[in-house]
Amino acid sequence: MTAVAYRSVRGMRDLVGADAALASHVGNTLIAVAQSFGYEEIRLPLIESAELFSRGVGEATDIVEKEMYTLSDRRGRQLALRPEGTASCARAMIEHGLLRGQPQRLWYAGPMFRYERQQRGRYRQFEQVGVEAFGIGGAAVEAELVQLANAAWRALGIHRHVSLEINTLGSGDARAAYRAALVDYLTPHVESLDADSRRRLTTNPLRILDSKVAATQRVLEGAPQLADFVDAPARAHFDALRALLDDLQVPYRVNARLVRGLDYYTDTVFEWSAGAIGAQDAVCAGGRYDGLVKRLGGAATPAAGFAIGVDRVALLCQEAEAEPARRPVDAYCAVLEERCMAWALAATQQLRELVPGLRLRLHTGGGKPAAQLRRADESGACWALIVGAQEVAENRIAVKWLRESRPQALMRVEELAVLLRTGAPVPERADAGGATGQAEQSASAANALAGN
RNA sequence: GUGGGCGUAGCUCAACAGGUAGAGCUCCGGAUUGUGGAUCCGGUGGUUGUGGGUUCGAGCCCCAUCGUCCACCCCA
Repeated sequence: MTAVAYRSVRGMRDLVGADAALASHVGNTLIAVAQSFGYEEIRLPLIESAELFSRGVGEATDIVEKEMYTLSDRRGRQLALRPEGTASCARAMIEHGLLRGQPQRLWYAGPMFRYERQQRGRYRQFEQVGVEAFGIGGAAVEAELVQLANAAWRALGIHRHVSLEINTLGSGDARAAYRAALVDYLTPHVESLDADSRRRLTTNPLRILDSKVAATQRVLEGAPQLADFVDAPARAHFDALRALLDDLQVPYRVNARLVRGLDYYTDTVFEWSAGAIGAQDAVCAGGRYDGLVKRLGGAATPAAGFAIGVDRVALLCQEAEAEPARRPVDAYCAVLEERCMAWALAATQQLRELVPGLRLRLHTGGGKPAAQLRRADESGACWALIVGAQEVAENRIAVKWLRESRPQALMRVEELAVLLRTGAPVPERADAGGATGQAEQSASAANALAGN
């Protein structure tokens, strides 16, 4: 490898070509699905006060303890690059007084930052699309959130590659009581626990349940069950959610050990995972966080939401071979002689104005006709437009079909515009499963978003 | 933060037991003077990640460093 003077910073990456196209496809599709459920965009800053996260996400969480990018500004204020979106979202709701009237249903998209060791599916800057519903209690909105995520998987053609786990943490009080009971049980067994779990005994005991260390799991076999501490209303709430999911025929598994790593969750938590992408298999996680708004200084407000990891979903699309056909260009214009360039520049621009959304690339830099046609083919274009001295003399453009066998034609710009507007072939789409109507719809909505 | 694997052409990879680096793809040109995909021929392209060490001699061995991958951890 030749010595490169500058490289991207560790954990940060460039997405180029097909990777960039896939990431946008995933992001746009997720957004289109959120919008189809009536969720509205909220644009949030990348930088917040560090305290927002230590308060909101929790002082003892790994995110706050060791993964935050913190910085101080010129006045010494402690700031942080956002490690997640929910706390910002809640802060914005409180700050703008948006929780006084109707409930709010919001989506956001963008990069998050966590200082972690890089590995497949885990980068220090990563993309999330999140969905949050404020001011709505009850199981129905949680079922809607699950349904929304499920619709997203279908739209992307990866629904056969993800699985859903759900659990309930009970109310805040129940959780506190369980935490105390768990500590009481584990403390005599301290010697048998691994080092991490020992440390968590005082910082975040619930997370010990997640431990993969065999010895620790053995100790846990006799531990009190969170389910036994869940109070009757929370149990009824969870049962209601399960009934709704059953009716929707969304397959799921109840995992009593599922505990989110962020402190703000209460009652329902859920996580979609995809084993096909490796150890970092969580592609979407969320739940109810009724306590967060109050914790951040607002009025007690029920809320629920989730975030999807765009990078991981993109990875899964690759694994599942659910990548859309990449076709960055509709038409490619070859210019056979340099003296025709001014004419070609004008004609192609006229076409762009006559055909909204047309992606038309003009060949520059000369070269033989054969080489230019090869470029046209490689660009993925359906049509090659050819401009040479003859064409300019006749005030016409030669059109060659690259994807079907039809004789070449000679057309005026106006005729050509009609062809390019109406003759666009239906883009073939690899249907990775039973997703039919919905997938098509969402894909076209995503195209609309992308300005196609 | 911890452990392990791997860094050779733009990309994917070869190179025996240390003996002076090679292929496919890409790219450029030609066969085909204004018409793509196929085939054939030719060509460009390397301080072997970087720095040091051992050796007559290092892509190969040793040390350091950076990067990357996998796993732990954690999470989306």
